[in-house]
Amino acid sequence: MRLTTKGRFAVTAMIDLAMRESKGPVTLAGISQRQEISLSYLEQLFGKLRRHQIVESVRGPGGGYTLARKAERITVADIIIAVDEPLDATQCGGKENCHGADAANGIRCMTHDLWTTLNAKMVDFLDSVSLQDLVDQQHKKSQDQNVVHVHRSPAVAQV
Amino acid sequence: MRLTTKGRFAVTAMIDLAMRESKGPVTLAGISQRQEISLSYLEQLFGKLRRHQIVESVRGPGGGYTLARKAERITVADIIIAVDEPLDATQCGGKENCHGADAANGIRCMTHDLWTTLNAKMVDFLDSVSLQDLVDQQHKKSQDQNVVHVHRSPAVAQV
DNA sequence: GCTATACTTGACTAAATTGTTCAACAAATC
DNA sequence: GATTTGTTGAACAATTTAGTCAAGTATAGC
Repeated sequence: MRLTTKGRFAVTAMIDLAMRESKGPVTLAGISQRQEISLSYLEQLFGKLRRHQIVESVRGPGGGYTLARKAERITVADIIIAVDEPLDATQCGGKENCHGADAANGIRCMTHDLWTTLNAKMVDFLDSVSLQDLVDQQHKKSQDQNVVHVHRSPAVAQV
Repeated sequence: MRLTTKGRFAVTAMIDLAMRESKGPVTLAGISQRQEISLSYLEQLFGKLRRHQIVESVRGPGGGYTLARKAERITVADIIIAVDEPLDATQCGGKENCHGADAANGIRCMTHDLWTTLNAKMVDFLDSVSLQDLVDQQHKKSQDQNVVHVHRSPAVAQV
C-alpha cells in the first residue's frame, strides 16, 4: 500500500463527487475546476476508478460520473488501490532470495515480512474509513468554519 | 503524509536495527545485507534519521547506529516524516486561491480541506504504532513460521 | 440527422522522485 | 598508521507524476 499525491487527488475528487452526486451525474470538468486538478489527469484517474467499479459513467449531455455504490460502502483503501494499481508484490514476490540464505534458520525473507506487518495494519485502517465518513466530517468542518468566520457565539463546544 | 517505498525501506531498516541493537551498534553494511537495501541508500536515509534524532551514530570499528530513544517511544510516523521530509504544504499552502472564489460562501479552499481530513487520520494512526509494536509482532510471526517449518517441538517458547 | 456534451482511449512529454554508484573524507579503534 | 565505520556530495538511469493533445464513441435534444 502506497500513499502518494496521486491517491490524494483521487480521494479528494471522490469526496467532491460524493458530495454532489445527489443532484445527478457530476462532470469531470466540474471537479477539475473546483478542486484544481487538471482535467486530463482526472480522466486517467476516473478511468481506473471506473474499471474497478467504484464509479459509473453516463455519457452525453447531462452526463458525468456517479458512485457505483453507496458512499458508506466505498472505503479509502478501495480508492487508493484502484489508482495506485501496482499493488506492490512486495519486491521479493517472486525473487528467489525468499528461499535463500537464512531459510534454514526458519528466518527466510525477513525483508518481506518486516514491512508486511505494518502494511497489513495500514490497509486495515484505510479500509475502515469510508467515503461517507470523510463527507460527514467535511460537512461538519465547513459548518465550523462558518461559525468561526462570523466570529460570534463565544463558548460553543466544537467537535 | 506520504507513504512510499522510501518510507517502507526506512521502517524496514529501523525494525532490523531495533531487533539487534541490544548487542551494540548495528552497521549499515549489516542492514544492507540482511534487508537487501543498497548501502548508499541507507546512508541517505540514516542521515535524515540521525538529523531528526531518531538514531545515534558511533564511528570507528565496532561502531554503527543505535536508537536515540526506546523503541516504545519511536513511532512509525516519526520515521516516515523524517525520511519523506517535504512535509507537504498541502499544495495550496500559500496559493491565493484559498481566499478566492468561494470564500464568500464560507467554503474557501475545499481542495485543501478535503484531504486534510483524511491526512489527520493517517498521521494519528501511524503515530499510534510504535517501533516496539512492530518488533513484537515480528517476533511472534517468526515463531509461528518456525513451528510450521520445523513442524516439530510443538510448544517451545522461543525468542 | 446534426450538434453539442461528455466520457474513452492512447500517445507523448517535462519534471520530480527513486534507488544506485562512485568518490573523498572524518573519527575511532587496535 | 591501517582498518573500520560513519558523513557528505556529485552524478545518474529508471520510474513515477502530472499534464497536454488528439482522435475517437455514446447520448440528448433540437
